[in-house]
Amino acid sequence: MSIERTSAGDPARTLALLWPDAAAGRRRGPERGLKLDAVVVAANRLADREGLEAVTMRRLAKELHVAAMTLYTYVPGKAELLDLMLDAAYAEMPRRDTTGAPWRDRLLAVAEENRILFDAHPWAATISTLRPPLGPGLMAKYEHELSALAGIGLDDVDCDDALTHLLSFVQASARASADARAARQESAMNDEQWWAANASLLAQILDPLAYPLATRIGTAAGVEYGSAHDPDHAYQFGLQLVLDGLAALVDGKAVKG
Amino acid sequence: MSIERTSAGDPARTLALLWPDAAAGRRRGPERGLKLDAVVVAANRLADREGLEAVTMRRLAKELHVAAMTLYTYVPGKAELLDLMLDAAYAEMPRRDTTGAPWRDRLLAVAEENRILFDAHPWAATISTLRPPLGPGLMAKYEHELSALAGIGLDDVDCDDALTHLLSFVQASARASADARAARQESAMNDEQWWAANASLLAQILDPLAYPLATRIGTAAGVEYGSAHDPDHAYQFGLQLVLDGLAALVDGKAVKG
DNA sequence: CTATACGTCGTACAGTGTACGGTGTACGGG
DNA sequence: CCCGTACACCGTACACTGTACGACGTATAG
Repeated sequence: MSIERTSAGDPARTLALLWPDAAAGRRRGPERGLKLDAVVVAANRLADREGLEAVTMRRLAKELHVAAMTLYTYVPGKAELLDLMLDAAYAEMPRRDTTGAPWRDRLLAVAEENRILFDAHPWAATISTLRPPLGPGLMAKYEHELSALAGIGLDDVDCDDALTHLLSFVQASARASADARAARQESAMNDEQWWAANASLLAQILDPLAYPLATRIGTAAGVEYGSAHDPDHAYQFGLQLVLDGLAALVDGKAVKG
Repeated sequence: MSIERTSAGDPARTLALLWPDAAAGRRRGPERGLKLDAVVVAANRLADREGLEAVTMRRLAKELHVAAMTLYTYVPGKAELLDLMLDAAYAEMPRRDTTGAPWRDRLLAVAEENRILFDAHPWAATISTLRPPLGPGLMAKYEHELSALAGIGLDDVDCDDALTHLLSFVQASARASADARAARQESAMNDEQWWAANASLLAQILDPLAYPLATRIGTAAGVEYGSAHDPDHAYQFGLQLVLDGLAALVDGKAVKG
């Protein structure tokens, strides 16, 4: 399998796991050796340490000192586990109260909070959340982030679109950072070394006259960042542009309204 | 394995494959039954039809009527094959000459060309190109796109940053579209059905008073698009914001310069 | 003619998610 | 008290992945 998408399981079963029933009486049979929370926490710690691809049912089971198939008594499958992992990560995000601050600062704070999330859990940036895990973690996150956008002068649908746009940018940046980390580890070659190796090889093959702009600007950027791209710089650069774009939207609405 | 990253192989070998030596004399042993191009073309057609996860060495070999291991006489491994696939897709992109047009129209054309790429080859959007395949396809693409940005008044590094920002947005959007398609196929449930199922279930669980903005705006957006998100709308909405953001950058530089 | 380099490909290995069925345990009803 | 039953736990098995290794045949260089 290769689920890298949330809500790939049955909605009813997934929601039942995300919103556990507190009024649960003792069931028949032996007592459970673990709690669902412990499974999810172990999965997140494993993913944090060794990456999402290290979270296999066998490996996670070993971490918890049970057999692989035992996990299936806690969770219907790996797809649902992924939903629980991500919702748990959402639940523990920092949420700064920026009431009264200028809207640009409030959105900056939202971006920063998501950046912290992806910094602590790089695997979270690699998951597609087109169908998000509709648990308490996501709901709290969504409510908090909408409150930062409230009162700017956007209607409900624009609010949601603007938030989606901002979050999508932060996630794309974080994904690039996570990819850079993974590439560095798996290739035993950091970006600078990779860039140097390719630059010297390309110089022998490539005719600069055929690609004048590409050679000039590509080299300039490569020299500046020591690679083809620098994810951290791209984030700082792009974030300002995203906020400038949103400013155009907000100002446009203000003029109309 | 689960490479979803270009340039994961040895740079020298990869570059040798991307820039084939025309002056290649007859080698010893039997004549080759295939050409490298045919392998790459077959791989791309397979990925277009059935998705990147269908491109396994065995499946591709069957498509070409050879044994699985035979492919390894054409390509060192799957990582290098992925580079060749993507560079080939780049090579056949449309490139409209927009010389003389306003810069906003020129960047719109660049975005549109990349949208066409990802529409024809959805798998291309799912690949991380932090270390791009430095072949003739990418070079032609890069040169063309830089020419659209030339003369706006940005310096070399800003040019590269601006292009990266725009392309990153288009790719993120295309990835969302590809994810939506994949989710629809694999879950036998389209976004509208998924949204309806979850909305009715959530209504029984959730306290609207605890999440007032989330329920109001989430419902408004869900009703508007029939799901949590609509990738096509997000693209149209976001593209304008990205261009507005770039406008702020260009105007800022023009004032300074 | 022979040595060698090369194309082709069958088998094997370690890994994945999870279906299936067996075994032991604790509770509910008689 | 006692037994049927629901449940926790888990060993084995299956289909799938990329590719290392080695066997075998072929065409060229010397």
